[in-house]
Amino acid sequence: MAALLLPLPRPQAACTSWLDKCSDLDGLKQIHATMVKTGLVLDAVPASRLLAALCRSPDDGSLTYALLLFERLRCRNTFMWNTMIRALSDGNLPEQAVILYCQMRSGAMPHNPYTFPFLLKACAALPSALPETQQVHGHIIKHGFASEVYAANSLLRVYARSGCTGSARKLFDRMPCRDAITWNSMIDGYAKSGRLEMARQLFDLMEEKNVVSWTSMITGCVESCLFKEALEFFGEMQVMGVEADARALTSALTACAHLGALDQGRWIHTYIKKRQMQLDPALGCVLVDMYAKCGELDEALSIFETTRERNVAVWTAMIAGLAVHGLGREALDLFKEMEEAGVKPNHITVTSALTACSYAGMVEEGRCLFERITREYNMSPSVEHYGCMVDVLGRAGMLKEAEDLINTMPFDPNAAVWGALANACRIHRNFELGKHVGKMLIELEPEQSGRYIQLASILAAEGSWTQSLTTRKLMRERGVLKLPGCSSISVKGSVHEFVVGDRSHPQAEKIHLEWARILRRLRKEGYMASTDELLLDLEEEEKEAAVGWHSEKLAIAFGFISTEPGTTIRIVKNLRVCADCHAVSKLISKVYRRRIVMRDRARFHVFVDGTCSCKDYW
DNA sequence: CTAGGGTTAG
Repeated sequence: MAALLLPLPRPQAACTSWLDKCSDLDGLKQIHATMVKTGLVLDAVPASRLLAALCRSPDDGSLTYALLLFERLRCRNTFMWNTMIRALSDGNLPEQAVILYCQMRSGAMPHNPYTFPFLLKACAALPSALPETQQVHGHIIKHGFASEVYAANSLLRVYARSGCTGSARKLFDRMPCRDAITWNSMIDGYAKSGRLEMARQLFDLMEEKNVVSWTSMITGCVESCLFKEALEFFGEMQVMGVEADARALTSALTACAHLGALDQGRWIHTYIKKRQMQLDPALGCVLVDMYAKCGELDEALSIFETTRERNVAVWTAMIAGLAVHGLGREALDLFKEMEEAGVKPNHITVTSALTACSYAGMVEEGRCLFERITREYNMSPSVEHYGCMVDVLGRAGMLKEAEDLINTMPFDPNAAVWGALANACRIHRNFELGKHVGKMLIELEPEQSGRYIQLASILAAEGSWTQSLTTRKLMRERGVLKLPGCSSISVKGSVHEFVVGDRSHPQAEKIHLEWARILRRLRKEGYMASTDELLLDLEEEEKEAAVGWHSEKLAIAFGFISTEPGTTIRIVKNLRVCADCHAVSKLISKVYRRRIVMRDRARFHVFVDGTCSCKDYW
């Protein structure tokens, strides 16, 4: 840098070219020094270039330095004010950005078209965006920027994203000229607030839908748990010939992951490979998640290995993937590897690792991890962390400790926490505590059918048939509908759904005959229906009938008639698997030499040769 | 120097 100190024939040109190349704070300080010496810093153009370079620099303290410089400059113009407002907004200091804007106004510094987009980005990041946004709205109108499309679009977006779709829509309707960004911001605003019908309405009216419009609809569906609809939008987008980019594919893959739609997920993966797209962290993350949630753990691992830039979400997706496959040890090893790689866990990572401990019965490891949340990660355990920990202890039969943990929680336990305890009580047959907690749960979530079922199961397990029935009756009287168990199986790219005793499938007759055939074979192998979990006091024969047409079984039977012998059968269930279906699946995997991959509400069961990957601990 | 869409758990 010695050359900087020599007298310069054309100081302005020289400084300008250095500023373009230099991004580290030390270098910029030297350039600043030279500019002071040559007097160049008094000139607005080079001074604003220096300011912009400081704001761009990633080094610690460069923003502070920029602010100090800005305060001392006498030749401040609108460009410089804009630059500083943007820097503060990007630097996670939105309040400071707004304060700076107020100073700008009180000094009567004029706006220009660039001011409002920066300022409104800061407004959007404020804890309560609305009052500031409304004031800025006033300024925009007062100073004649209302027809400036950047300002109006920025304003529309802040309203839409803060849930004020009404205000956003008013603006939308009054805008003299709307471009694609206007439409997309409005559509996205509706979709993000869960108002999908409104989003859809505008979407249909939009003439030139681009990849952003489609992605907004796909994401909107995903966020409202309409995963099938999300994939329908994605499919339609292909038909319309709109090329998907990484963000569109990320959204679509999220839907595949939730559905367990392996075929569509693979199709998207192929799309990515064909176009040689780089796996950025978000795409790597959802690909790992999709393969893991579709039961293809090896594939998930191989994506994980090839994702170059692994942020905490990518690690977490892999850890969670191992966890749901019951590979607790491996999940914790990966957690350790992540820490060694210098990636800090967040609360989701810890939740996933605790889940791993719970599913694999690793009590000591769970305890140790729970303690490290405060001691090492500088976080306070969230209510989810407590819930996981209650599950770890409870599943392992340590009910007293689980209860103590709930009583020492620094906040009110939520339904998930009590739910974990109630489940543990049922498994370990502590009926007194179980009934107490079960009743509390119903009071806490009277609209949740699962809570009534939870109490009814505990009562049934205890043999209190009458009370069990009363609980179910209470549910009906309150108009709460039991969530029907539903299993889906994906065959050749299309998803077939079944509920208990389903006869709605076009091939229902064949499916039922096939199941009867399988059942005869299983009986020969010594199968007896296991009906301990049944909530009703029925004769043995009736009990077998009651579990005999569970949705899992129908899905398996359909798998038998529609796939080649020996191929894997993949089933996704919306609730937990019942004990009888679990036992039947084990037996089928042995007798028919079929691998069955069953994803239930919480985790995977991979049945091979008579055993399950969950080791019957679930 | 300006505005729009994506990731992990429960």
